[in-house]
Amino acid sequence: MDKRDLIADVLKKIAILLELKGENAFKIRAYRTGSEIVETYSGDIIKLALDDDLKNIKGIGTALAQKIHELAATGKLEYFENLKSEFPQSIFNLFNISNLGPKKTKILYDQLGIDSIPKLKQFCESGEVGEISGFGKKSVSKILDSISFHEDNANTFRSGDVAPIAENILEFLRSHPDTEQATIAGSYRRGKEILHDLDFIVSTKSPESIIHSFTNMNTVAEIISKGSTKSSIRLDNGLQCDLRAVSNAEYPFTLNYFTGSKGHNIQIRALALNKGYKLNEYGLIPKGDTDSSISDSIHTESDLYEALGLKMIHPCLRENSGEIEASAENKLPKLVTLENLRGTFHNHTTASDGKNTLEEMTEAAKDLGLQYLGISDHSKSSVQANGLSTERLLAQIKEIQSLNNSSPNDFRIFSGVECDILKDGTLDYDDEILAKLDYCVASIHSSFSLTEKEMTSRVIKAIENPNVTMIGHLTGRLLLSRKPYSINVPKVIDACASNHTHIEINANPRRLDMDWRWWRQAKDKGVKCSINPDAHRIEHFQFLHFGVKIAQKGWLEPNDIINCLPLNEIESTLNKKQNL
DNA sequence: GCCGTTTTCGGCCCGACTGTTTTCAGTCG
Repeated sequence: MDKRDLIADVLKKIAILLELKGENAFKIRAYRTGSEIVETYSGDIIKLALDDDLKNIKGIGTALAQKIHELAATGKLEYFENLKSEFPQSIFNLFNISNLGPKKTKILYDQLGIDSIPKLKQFCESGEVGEISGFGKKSVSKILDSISFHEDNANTFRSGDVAPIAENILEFLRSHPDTEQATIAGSYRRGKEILHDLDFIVSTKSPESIIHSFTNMNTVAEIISKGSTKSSIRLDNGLQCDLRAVSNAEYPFTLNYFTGSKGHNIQIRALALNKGYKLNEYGLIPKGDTDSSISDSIHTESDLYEALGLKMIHPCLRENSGEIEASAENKLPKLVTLENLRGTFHNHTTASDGKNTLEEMTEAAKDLGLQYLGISDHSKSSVQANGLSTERLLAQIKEIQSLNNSSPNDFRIFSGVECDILKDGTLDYDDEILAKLDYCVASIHSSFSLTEKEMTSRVIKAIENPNVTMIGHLTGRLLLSRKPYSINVPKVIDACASNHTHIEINANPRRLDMDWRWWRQAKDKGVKCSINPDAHRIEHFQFLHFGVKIAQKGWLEPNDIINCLPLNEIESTLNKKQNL
């Protein structure tokens, strides 16, 4: 953890402990805000802290400036150490359990001494929690559900969270003088949204030297195993990392074997057997002839697939879901790439809860080489997100018009909104207001607990509105922290197909929603996709990278994705529904 | 805690939902 992360983490933990103590809510918010500022400040905040020059940053006052300075200078904070000593360390984990906030956590801690998830589970099951005033049967059952969800996801990581760590280690391995080739295999390479570990493959003439360096990285918390060509470590964040060091000749086979998935590997090995070969992670060997090998003619994965009579299969497709058959018949999709994207929808500005202004977002989109940018701030019911009143929305439309008028013709801002779908399926603005917009992303931000039937018809009602262009984050899931709400996805897909309504891939790595497992079905029905970063600041445009991976896992091609359309074609697509 | 200022302290986002309780507190977004 670097210094900036450490400071942000300490401030966040102070907020949690102050909540437990029942401190003033605004004081708590000040620490949370402070933590976010440290995390995201675009400048050398450590230097500012050391120079005692933080006071000009809005949100950092005298007290926080002093504490951040102490942390930057010494790596510690006396105030936090004192606060921390009042509670057991394990209590932070209780804040990962949904339906349990600071007040209830404090009651459980005070009355039953519950300070960890195992204790919480024990006291829920014994019935003691249910006897406390304010806790009833349903509360206990909800807490147990949350614990069980939390347990099921132990030792799992969101790919988006792991990506910077993974790329750092890869860079470290690639810069090693004995490394010839290096890459990350496993589920990370397949573009999975949730990971259990990272698999690194290196080709080298000196495997011991690579493994020595790998196991001595400064982020290693534990060496699980260490041999001459293979090692496993656990990082200080709990993530397990495996390394295989092989020769250049073995590299494509090792890479292929450790990219998996298991089902994919089983299938292609069977295919190899049928052709008279044995395939393992070291080579492709003619059966019954251990001395000879055809491996010499195979230098890449593409060569390997070709030797088996297949076209190269993109790693994202290797889930044993028809990709081998499609490859054999030369019917693999020509997958979308990041370079195919021409614009993006579902982006926020400071008008609602974004951190960058309309102008800053526009410049950032231009810098990325995009041809258009859709702005969709929150609607009025999302009070917590500073949703736009009708008047503010109309004013934003004018502001965008004037920016467009002053901008060259090869870039365009589209006026949209992320409109709340209310509990009864109606939308948050009247139709005549929505009709003034270029497009509308309709999303759910409230009433998550409806039955599947209610939720499905609620969303379908929105889909049937002629002003709704696309549905945002369809299931509302937050990976590893909140389950999707009950909704019949196939019915929604059908409704989108018959109402010419698109579905987004929300590319925020915490969401990645709609899930890649549904996209082939959507594609078959003719439903188009929009890959959206749900950007709340300019850096979030990078989320598009994760969205593209999900689209690839869903077998999507540029033709399936509306924001691959060039500027001169996108507008008619956005208007298509109203003109039907 | 921070901010803005009528410079010494009041305002700081707030409504929906849920479960529990019987009028409301806690959680969530």
